[in-house]
Amino acid sequence: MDWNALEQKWIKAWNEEKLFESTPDGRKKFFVTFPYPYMNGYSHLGHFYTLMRVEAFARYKRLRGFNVLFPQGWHCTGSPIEAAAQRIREKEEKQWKIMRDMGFPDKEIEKFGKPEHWVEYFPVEYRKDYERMGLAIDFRRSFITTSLNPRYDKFIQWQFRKLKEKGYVAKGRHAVVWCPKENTPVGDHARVEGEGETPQEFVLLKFRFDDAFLIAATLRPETVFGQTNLWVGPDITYVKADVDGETWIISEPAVKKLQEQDHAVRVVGKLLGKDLLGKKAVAPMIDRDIPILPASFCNPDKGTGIVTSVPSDAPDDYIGLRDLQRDKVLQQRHGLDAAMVDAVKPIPIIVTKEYGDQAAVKVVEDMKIKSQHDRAKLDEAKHLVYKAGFYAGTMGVAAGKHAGKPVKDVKDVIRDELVKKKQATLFYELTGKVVCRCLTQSVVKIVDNQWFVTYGDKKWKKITHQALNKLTLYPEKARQQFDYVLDWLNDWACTREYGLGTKLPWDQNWVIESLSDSTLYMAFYTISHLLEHVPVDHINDALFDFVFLGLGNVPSVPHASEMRKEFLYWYPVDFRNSGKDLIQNHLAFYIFTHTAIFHKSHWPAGIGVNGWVTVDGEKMSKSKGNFLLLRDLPPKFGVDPSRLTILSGGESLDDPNWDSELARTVSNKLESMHEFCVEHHDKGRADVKAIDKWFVAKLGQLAKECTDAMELTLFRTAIQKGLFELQSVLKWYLKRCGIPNKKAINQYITTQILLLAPFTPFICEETWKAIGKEGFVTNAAWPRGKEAKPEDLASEDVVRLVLDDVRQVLNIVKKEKPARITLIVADTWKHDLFKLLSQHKTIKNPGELIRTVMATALRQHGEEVTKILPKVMNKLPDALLTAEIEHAALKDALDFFEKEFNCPVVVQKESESQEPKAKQALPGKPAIVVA
RNA sequence: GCGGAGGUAACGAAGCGGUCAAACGUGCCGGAUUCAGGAUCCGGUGGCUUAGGCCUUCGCAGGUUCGAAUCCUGCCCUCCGCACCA
Repeated sequence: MDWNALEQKWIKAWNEEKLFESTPDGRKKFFVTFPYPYMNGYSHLGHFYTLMRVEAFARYKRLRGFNVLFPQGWHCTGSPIEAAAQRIREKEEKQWKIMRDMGFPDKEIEKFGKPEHWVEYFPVEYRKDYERMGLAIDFRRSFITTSLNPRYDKFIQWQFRKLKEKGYVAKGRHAVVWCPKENTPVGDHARVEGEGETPQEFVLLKFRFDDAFLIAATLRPETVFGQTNLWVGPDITYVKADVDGETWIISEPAVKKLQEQDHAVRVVGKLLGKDLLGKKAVAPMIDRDIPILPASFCNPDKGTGIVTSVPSDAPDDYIGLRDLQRDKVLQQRHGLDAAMVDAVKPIPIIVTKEYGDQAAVKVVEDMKIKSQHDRAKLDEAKHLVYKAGFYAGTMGVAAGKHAGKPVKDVKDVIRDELVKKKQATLFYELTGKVVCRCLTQSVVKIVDNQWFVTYGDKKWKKITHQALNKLTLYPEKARQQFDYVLDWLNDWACTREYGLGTKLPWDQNWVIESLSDSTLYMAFYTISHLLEHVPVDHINDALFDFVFLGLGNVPSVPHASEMRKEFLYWYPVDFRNSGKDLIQNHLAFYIFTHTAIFHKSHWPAGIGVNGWVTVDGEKMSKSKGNFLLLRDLPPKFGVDPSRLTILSGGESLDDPNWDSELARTVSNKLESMHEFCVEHHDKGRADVKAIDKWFVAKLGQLAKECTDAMELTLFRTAIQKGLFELQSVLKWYLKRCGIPNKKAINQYITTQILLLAPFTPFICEETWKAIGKEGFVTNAAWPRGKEAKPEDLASEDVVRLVLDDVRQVLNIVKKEKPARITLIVADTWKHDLFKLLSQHKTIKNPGELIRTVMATALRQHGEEVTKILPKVMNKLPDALLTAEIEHAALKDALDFFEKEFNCPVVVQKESESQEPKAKQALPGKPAIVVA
């Protein structure tokens, strides 16, 4: 089949008819959206799956009579485009390679040095791809984001002014990864080293030391009660510095870090670690004198280069202490008093079931760690101790008023107490080394004019929960995750100093960050095609207030009333679908923002989430070479087969798998489906046989099951029912019916085309037309189906079962050409028994069931009943036939059996049969004798 | 570690207390048709079996039950997220 020609033909036809340009009318509406993709590369298979879920749902709803709106915008906000452009300009190898891999010649790549070029280039390509895939999108409403689109820009400004009015935008302090040379934050994309590293909160403990403080950084403030000593590196140079009016002793590199974190630091002197050894300092919280001892693991680049020692709960400290206590030479070299060193003993502070009250000691001894140089083992030990201590431990008596409480509950309390007493202060350190693109090592900076959207606001959370409770989730089981996320979300830094976007209206130094500008824009779709025709200077807050909130009089702006009408008609969004990874940010933000700005009736009505695409069982990645772009699909597989394949790959939250093999074979399947329909339409006999009724009942049943699946966006199941099962039912029918019944086969054909239409619209249009239907199948009416009654299917079930069973028998006896086959229908008393059993389905105990049966006239077959009952009690057919009907059904199928087995077939009743096997017969399962 | 979703035959994936050796699809094997087929059709695809049966399987180990892939407990493994990034 020439898929390409077919696709072009129908895309053209749809476009000419403006099929997907949706306008408000009297019908019920259905509004779907796919989050606008980011314009820094071509659309790929991952998009395609999510997109197809939206598309299939949209087309299905259209068939169900809804006026469907499916718009699509293009996202350009944020730093990746700008960063990539910069890398192009800087001729960075990696970025150039990415562009070459996308198929751009070097001359073209140059152009991508300008961020604007990305924004001009990719939306066009995306539209081509999406149109090519047959997506039912109203492209009149497409737009790009950022200030490059002044209308959208104004909308985002309006949105942020609204949020601020409501008190949901606030200024605050924020720790960021910072380049001290360029004086900018260093995002992941701008790093040559250290992707994924983030600022981590440390507590700086202050140890009184004469008129100064020794400063030690810790991640575990709750362990202050077990401090026994301090560690310094004997050969490390420390500085004495004036910090915010106090004198601190810290390592040299710590000075710069503190300065970036809002501390006034002035170095006043230097000293070596060994100068401090043997002296004592007063430990915070416990107010005790503790000695200063040497350790090899002190690192001037980490924290302050001074470490507080808690040997009970820090393996490093314990082993450091043990090493030192055993090493008299070392003690002497540093002039340490042996008695003092030996007097240092771990102090139990945290109790865990696994490790008792001195976890570090226990773990180090258990693991037989030899010295502080055994890094790998020590790290493992640290991990074990921390895990047990923090999550499962409780504070011991040494913790005073905190004794008996879970560690994870009091950690922050103790930290705050220390800070309040001015015995500690907070400090941020990177989780790992980060190097900026300018090759400078990054630090943590506290920015105090950062803007936040206050998702941490309790009242706002409560309202958002209400919105969540009201909306439909596809699938429902994602709800728990949503609920959790709404509670867990905290204030979100919503502005950047760098990147494309909309400037924060009241603070032009900031650009609104990409996840923050994409929370309300679905409303923009309802008016974007009209707003296009409004001069930019007419667009202001009053207009948006009117259109989206119904505030004020009709502004004297072209289309103002019409825009209001569009918004009221289309909103809320009925289905917004994305990958499950977006639950914790985008989708949550989306609900939040809607509740903040829009009326309740415009809050999201439905959200879908889905898994991550794999390709032929493997994760899709560029390095594996299995990275499929949308544009690769049509030439390789055809659009319809691709659409069907991607949705067959999985559903719900599972990761769907793209099966290339299926894509190839399904193409043939669709083609023969088409040929069959064309060939058989409106042909056949007029008289109605039992098998025709069965077929029609099955068609109704499958259409019903398919419909149920569609409603839940279980598209894999829908395809299963609507294509594969329907085909196998058809096959059986054709095998059984002789010449098909005209009405039945016509019903099959329309059912088949319509059930497939949301998935494979091209071939369906073609078939639809070929069988002489008017108009587009895209606009036809969906067959909702009808549940079949089991008794309508039961006769045929017997025939199918007999066919299978005879085959099995023939297989076992290895007889290929039987001389004759006898089918024996069970006695009426067995049918009575089955009927009785089906009335007592609730009785699950065989003994009780036998007793029940024996209480009836069936007692006269007592012996046999006892024998067969346990075997059959759980295998009753869906519907029971009488012996007569079963007999008739088999007789009716004699021709069929004889043809299938190529031998004479006879049907008998058990009572008239001479065959010894006759008594094996059961209702719905005749005895079989092959000769 | 936490929150969520999962682990089923060669693979993808249904099933979620009894009709389960387990739908459907792909792959594979055999047959038919064909000059030919990556086309179509038919049959097979855990093991044993000359009568529709039996045996072993649904991450691992226990348990509940007359009965467990399905329920409970513990453990192991995979995926998503744990943030200021799209």
